[in-house]
Amino acid sequence: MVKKIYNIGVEATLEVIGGKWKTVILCHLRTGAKRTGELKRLIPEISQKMLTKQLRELEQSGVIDRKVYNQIPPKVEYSLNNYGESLSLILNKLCLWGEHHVDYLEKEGKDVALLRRESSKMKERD
Amino acid sequence: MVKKIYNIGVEATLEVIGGKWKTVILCHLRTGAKRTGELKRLIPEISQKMLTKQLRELEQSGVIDRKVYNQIPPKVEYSLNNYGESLSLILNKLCLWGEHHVDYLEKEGKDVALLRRESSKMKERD
DNA sequence: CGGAATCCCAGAAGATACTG
DNA sequence: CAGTATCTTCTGGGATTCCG
Repeated sequence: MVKKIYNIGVEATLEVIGGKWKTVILCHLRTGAKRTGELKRLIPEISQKMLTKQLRELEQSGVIDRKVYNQIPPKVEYSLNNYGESLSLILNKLCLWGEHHVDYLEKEGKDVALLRRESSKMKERD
Repeated sequence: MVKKIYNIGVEATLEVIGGKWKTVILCHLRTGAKRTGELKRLIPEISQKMLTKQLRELEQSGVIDRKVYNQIPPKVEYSLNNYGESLSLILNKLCLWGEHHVDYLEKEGKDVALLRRESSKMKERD
């Protein structure tokens, strides 16, 4: 394998949390472990295929754990592991900025809506 | 236009800084205004077309300014504007995490290299 | 020098059906 | 319920060329 060269730190970060859905998935996992179906419900637009794929990649990057319960029907839970937790503050800030941005868009007269304000409760802490 | 619905704040954030190169571009602008050619040199793998496209989108999102100097040869400078500055802390943390991640990958025995440690000087501040 | 316009394709991503 | 497999669609983005 050829040497992987990053020109700036953030390029390495994007290799982990880049991609269409990874950051969204991680943000949801920030509030605790989730089953596949829960994630699917929290991210309605994602396809089964994409969800699985992105979860596998996050697992291989070493930021989430996959726990399989041997039972019928199957049950699989995903969660941020220790290393993934090191992203937690960033994820929270990304959520917060987005919430502010939605307010900004509304003031601009854009027709937007935000269903879930996950980070509101943490506003004071930052 | 249909109402844009976000399920979680970070989805709105990704609409601004998502895409293959936007975060990288913003990270470079974090250290000051840059000319098109400078950005091209700082991000060697990006194509002319993508650079222009992503810059236009960032401009339309309202986070960067584009300043055209009327001269021959042309000179155009891009910079974070006030609203874009509100992303600066996040961008810095994304860079920092990536720098740590490169160290992590090295310890894992991966063959990686990081050319530019832009955020090192800010480590103590955070 | 900065960038617009064209052509073109690998690979991203959707839909559907199937399995343990 | 979670995941795989297949097939298809489509678009992100590379390469190239031309313009003010």
